[in-house]
Amino acid sequence: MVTIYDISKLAEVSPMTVSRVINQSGKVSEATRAKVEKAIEELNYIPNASARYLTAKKSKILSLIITDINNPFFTKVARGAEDKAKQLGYRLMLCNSDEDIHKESDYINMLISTGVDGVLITPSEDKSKKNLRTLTKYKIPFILLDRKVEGIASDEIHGDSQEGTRKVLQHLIELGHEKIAIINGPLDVSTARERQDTYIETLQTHGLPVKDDLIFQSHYKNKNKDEVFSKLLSLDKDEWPTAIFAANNIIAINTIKELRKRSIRVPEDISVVCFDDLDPAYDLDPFLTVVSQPAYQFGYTGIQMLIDRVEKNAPSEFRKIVLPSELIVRRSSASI
Amino acid sequence: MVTIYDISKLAEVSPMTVSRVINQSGKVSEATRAKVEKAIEELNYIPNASARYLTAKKSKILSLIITDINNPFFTKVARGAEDKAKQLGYRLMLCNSDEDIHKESDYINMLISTGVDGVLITPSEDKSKKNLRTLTKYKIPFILLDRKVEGIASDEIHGDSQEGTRKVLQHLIELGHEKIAIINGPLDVSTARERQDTYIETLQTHGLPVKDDLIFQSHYKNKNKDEVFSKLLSLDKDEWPTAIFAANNIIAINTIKELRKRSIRVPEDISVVCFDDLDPAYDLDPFLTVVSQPAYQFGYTGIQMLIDRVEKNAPSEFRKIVLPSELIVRRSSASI
DNA sequence: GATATTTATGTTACCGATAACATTAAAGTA
DNA sequence: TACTTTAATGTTATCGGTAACATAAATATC
Repeated sequence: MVTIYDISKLAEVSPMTVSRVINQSGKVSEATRAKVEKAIEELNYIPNASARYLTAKKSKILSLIITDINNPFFTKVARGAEDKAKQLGYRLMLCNSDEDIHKESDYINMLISTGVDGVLITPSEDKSKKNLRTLTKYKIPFILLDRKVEGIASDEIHGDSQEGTRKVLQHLIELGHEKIAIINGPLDVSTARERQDTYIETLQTHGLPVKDDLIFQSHYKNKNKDEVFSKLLSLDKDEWPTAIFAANNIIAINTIKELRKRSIRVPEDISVVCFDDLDPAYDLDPFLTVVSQPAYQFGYTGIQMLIDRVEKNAPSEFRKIVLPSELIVRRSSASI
Repeated sequence: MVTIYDISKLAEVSPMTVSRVINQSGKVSEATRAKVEKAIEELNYIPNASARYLTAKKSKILSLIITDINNPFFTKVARGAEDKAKQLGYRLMLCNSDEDIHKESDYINMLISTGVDGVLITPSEDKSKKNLRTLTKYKIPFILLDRKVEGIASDEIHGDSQEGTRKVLQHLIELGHEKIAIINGPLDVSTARERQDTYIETLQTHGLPVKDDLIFQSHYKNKNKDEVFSKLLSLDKDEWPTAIFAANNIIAINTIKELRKRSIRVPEDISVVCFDDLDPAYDLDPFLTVVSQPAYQFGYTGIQMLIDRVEKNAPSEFRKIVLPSELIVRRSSASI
């Protein structure tokens, strides 16, 4: 390993002078600067981040914690985050909590241990509060992305669940649907709560009945489909929904798959709509009607906010950025 | 920040004893161990990774460098890598080189600076050699994933480009296609070279002519589509291919999109097949005929190999693992 | 020309953890 | 009982940088 001492020997100066050259701090004559730079080049010196961190307490590393790396929504978030971080001279550690509070906890400890300067996080659920408190304790700023957490005040960037839900439900109602089911994420995630509340509210506004047995609790990833479907299938014929609002893209995909398995056609027999768009490759055969959120911008702007906070350029009160969502009507929703 | 000294004061022992408790090294009496653990718990102590690294030269961090975080193939690789790393007590830094040699270079410097124990890398192209040499210079072991690099000997894990290409071309030939084009990745990527060589070889084996103007150079991500298409469209009617072999999934998707833009139907007018499967959500409407590679296992086994190397459990000669690919016939390929 | 100021460089101590060696107390052995 | 061994704990030095202070040489000021 090449160190600052190797450079100092080769350039015949003190290690401190080398440090000054590297950091462009203090006064260094042109002649010595040249000598040192030559030595650095020659030995292929790369500064040791750990040693630096130990004195400086700044790592120039940020982290993005997402809950599902296989969801194209989060992939786009990651891409935006990465671009912004790179642009402003930070490195990004990408962590995938998998909607699992324990994995999230492990990652947070790891990040503290590593000494990241800040964290952009999609908390897995309300219990994430404990993990976020740990960050606070270690004075590591964080921005909540996509989801809020009860009892945690912080900078936030997220979509407008209410507006989005309203748009997509109005779309269904305009198509003539009156029996609309919701297959939701877990209620200890803020977006799921908001979507459900707005679902109920919107139905009521339009004078439609809200039926408990058309409200299903599922999971934002790939779980307990069976339970939801056995409940759904046990409904009387005349109670069957004519449309399903899935709280995210993964749920929607799973729902359509399960329906088809049972020879129920979408959209002929039942319409399906959801939050969040799919992989761009889907443009090939645009099928699913969605409320799309600007995922890339979530990441891009989120990191910007985080860096503002890290570098203390942010106002002392917390900022909340709400990004608009857009209804994209495709073939999975049809009039009744 | 809580340090080992804070713990040592609270527990009334020396810092060294605290260190022993944390690392379960040396002898510590049950009574002191309990005292120390209580203090650690109480103060919520998290060891400082930088300080540790400085003496131990072991970070327990690995890195995975991929070339396209928006490609579901790599997302699955990442997932497999993450699972294995976590399972064996390592952390994973995910980097996205974006098929860009300079970004790759920056990331490698950053990883050296951070002191990662090893790197699982999909090199962006043959020029990556320089970057890989830097790793070698810093004695950081790496495993080549998916792609080889000329002049670099190392552990490798990749798919069988030849077998896969052969399978998918035979499939087309069996369907009666004789004019088969290839839209390839850049030839300074090993997989592209192998696919092209095998393309030529397979056509010849089957007594089919190999025509230069049916061989197109594109990019594994989202570039120079236009150039390829203007060339393709300038072909005489009777020279037109009846099938296109795209060297990866992204190229295939772009190809189909461009064809459709020009009202050319797939598969009625032209069949399209490719390497690598798409996002699992595509199962909804399985369209593209592909040669699928076990992406998850690329990551999973790749990290296993890397850790073997890092912990010096690997044989001194380099290992090459070749994973089989599988032809999945769907609707995008039809008989002529 | 003597003193004050600025510029360029060096020295020392420290960040938090641990390896290597040192010390003390307890247990085992002749 | 005296002496060796082992167990339990402590002390010191070090990893690679840098902040803070120190010093020497060059330049400016009166």
